[in-house]
Amino acid sequence: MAEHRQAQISSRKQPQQARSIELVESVLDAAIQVLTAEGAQRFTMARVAERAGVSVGSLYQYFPNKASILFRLQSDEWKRTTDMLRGILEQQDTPPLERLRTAVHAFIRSECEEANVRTALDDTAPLYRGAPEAHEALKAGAAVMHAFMCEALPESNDDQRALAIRLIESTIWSVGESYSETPREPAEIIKFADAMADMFCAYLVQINARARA
Amino acid sequence: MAEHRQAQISSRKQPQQARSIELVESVLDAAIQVLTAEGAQRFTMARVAERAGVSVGSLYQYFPNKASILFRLQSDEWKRTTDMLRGILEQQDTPPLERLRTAVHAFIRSECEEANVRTALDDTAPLYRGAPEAHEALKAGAAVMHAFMCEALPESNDDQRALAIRLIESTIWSVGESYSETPREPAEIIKFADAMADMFCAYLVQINARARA
DNA sequence: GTCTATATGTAGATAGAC
DNA sequence: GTCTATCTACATATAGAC
Repeated sequence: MAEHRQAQISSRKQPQQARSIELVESVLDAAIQVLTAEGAQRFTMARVAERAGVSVGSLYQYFPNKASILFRLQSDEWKRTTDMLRGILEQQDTPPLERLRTAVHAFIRSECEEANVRTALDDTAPLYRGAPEAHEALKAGAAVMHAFMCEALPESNDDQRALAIRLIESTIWSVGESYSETPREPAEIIKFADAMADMFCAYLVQINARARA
Repeated sequence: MAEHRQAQISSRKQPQQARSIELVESVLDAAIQVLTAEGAQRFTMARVAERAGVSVGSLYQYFPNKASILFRLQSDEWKRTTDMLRGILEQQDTPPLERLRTAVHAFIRSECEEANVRTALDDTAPLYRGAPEAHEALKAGAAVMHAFMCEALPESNDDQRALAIRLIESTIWSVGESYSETPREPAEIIKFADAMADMFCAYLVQINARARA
């Protein structure tokens, strides 16, 4: 019941020419600045335009509405994070659980590093939640985790793996998100990430032990 | 940088007379209806007043602003949930890990049952985030977990327990929150809650094993 | 105490000049 | 393609009548 009209949140056009690309880049850059400096509540097209040094009219040439800018920022972010995790989780010369630990550390640290932007960006999630584009964007992450879990849980079946993936994936993302909402000391971050990795490892070890029994 | 003015979000006055109490109750009830039916974006004082059958002016007699209504709903909710968890986690005749499993199931199920309201309510969190009142409201939950962890991790020191509490507590709340954002089948909910409980139990068992070693 | 009416501000989006 | 100016809509909050 909560979702009504769902406007388009994809970009209006793919800029082909150098000037257009520059413009889009500067808009996205300005958007991040506005988000960081003013917060989600005060994120408006007018402010983004001002910071980017263009007019509102030009803004609407490239983004059909406010949500489309925010969604673009969010999916760029998802992509970067997914790539980072892939890079870590795919290193097959390292034992799976060690890779997982490294990935957890990297993720939590990166969440905390840009806490301001991310929190503000998360606050805008309602504007594009439920959009089909959002669903698409997260498929890639699931694939990475699937490949990893086949290594980490060699004796489990697909159902069990799928469950472990959903649990671990959503824990990393949502706990990371909420954890980074308050400022943290580096030492504290390391301890927390270690604890989370401990928890995941204990869980996976247990699944394997049960599968062998 | 993202938080600027922070208005008061406590209630304007404690209603003492029967009529006033009724009015506040009907406002809160109307607020939930608006939130459920229209979503966070369309939650406005005018709509709440209309549903409650009072005027906007009267609304402002009891709540200084929109955020104060939403915060009130959220803290009532926190209180109910904390009470429920306390009831389960304090049953000292049941083994700790079994209690934890029951608590996880109860929590996830309750999150999913009222998913619509909760998601909408979570969307409004930015409006009162960082307010001192919000910090207070969550202290109670930490105390319950602390008592429980003393039983579950008898051989650990306070630092280790504090870490485990922070991790498990934030996992339950934030994963529960994100999990309930999409509709789920009852059977699916049970499997997910079981997996989460498995993970917590494996983690706690491992901590104890290491402490003994 | 409760209402109606409204002041005030600001948002998102577009029209039309250049 | 880009700009300025503006339209429309709506939100929060208050003033003042009853």
